[in-house]
Amino acid sequence: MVQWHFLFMATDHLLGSGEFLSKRLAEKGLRFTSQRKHVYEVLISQRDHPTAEEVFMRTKQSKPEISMATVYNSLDALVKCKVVRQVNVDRGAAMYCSNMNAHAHFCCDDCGKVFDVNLKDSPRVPEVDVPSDFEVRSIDIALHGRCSDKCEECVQN
Amino acid sequence: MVQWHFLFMATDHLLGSGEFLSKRLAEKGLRFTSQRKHVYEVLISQRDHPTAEEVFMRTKQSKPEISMATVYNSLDALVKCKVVRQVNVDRGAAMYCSNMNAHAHFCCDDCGKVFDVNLKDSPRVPEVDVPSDFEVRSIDIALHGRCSDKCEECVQN
DNA sequence: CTCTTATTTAGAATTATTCCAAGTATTGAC
DNA sequence: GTCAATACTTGGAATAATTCTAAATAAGAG
Repeated sequence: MVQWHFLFMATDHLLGSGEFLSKRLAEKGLRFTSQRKHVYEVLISQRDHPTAEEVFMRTKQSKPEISMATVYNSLDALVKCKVVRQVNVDRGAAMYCSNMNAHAHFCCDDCGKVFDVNLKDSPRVPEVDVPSDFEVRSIDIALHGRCSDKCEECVQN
Repeated sequence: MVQWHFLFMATDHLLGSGEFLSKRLAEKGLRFTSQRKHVYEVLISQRDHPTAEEVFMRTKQSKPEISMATVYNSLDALVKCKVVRQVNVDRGAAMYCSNMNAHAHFCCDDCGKVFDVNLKDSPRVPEVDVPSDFEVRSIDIALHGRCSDKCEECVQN
């Protein structure tokens, strides 16, 4: 089974830096800009779950002039053309995730950290009883609970 | 198969108004207060997905003195003792849901409405590859897409 | 290269949520 | 029931998160 992750990495290399993103943006009628490229690179270079604020700070390192409004705009564009995912696990800031494999998020209610967890089977739309005229485009699965015994931040609770 | 929903309704009746909630709160060391009771009744009497602000406005009808801070506190207490669920589908306000059956949420990206959708099978933790020392307490499934052709607010898009 | 129009920018505005300190009410013990 | 301990409530202020705005800029089609 070819994993989307590796397919993507391969394709990205073949196309050269930026062309993958450019193509995906174009498919949705969105423009390829320097800002969007930087934001995207920030997200793929560190595969955690930064908030818009964190993306802003990281992106400023390579593109100091970028503004917060543009970070939001870029994130929305990247989500729209499906190269990153938006993760909403709780009240408070949304997070962004560049892992586009089928996976779920585990959110620790004690320390707040979010982990990617693999799905043994991809979630299938037919398991969900959606009216026939609804169009399902994506599925987000979030688990809540408590993470590892060894977690420093959790131990205190 | 006994559905949790009906079990709950039956139990609630047997215990009398408020006693079900009181018991559940006590199990988590939380106090049963008039405010929490009103907020809970607001949520079970109209099974949609109100935000904290909407819960505030509805609750003021039966309890005009209630404050926003208390609505947040009450919602947190109700979520903690598992009589309502918090729903986070997007940036923006969290929503609250008193349907405690196993179900997912369908969020229409065009009109923003949220629908409960039944799961044909309950999601099983073993389908997810969680480290063995993680404790999974709940699973939230959110579908995104576009709702009915007949949706007034969607047609305009 | 030019035109059209999407995007970017800084900062203001708005929305959502949390914090605070003083008063009040619930609960458990007697 | 009374009392003490403390969790809860309150209004308002504070903070956090996100969206809006209007002018300047830049992408991309032709």
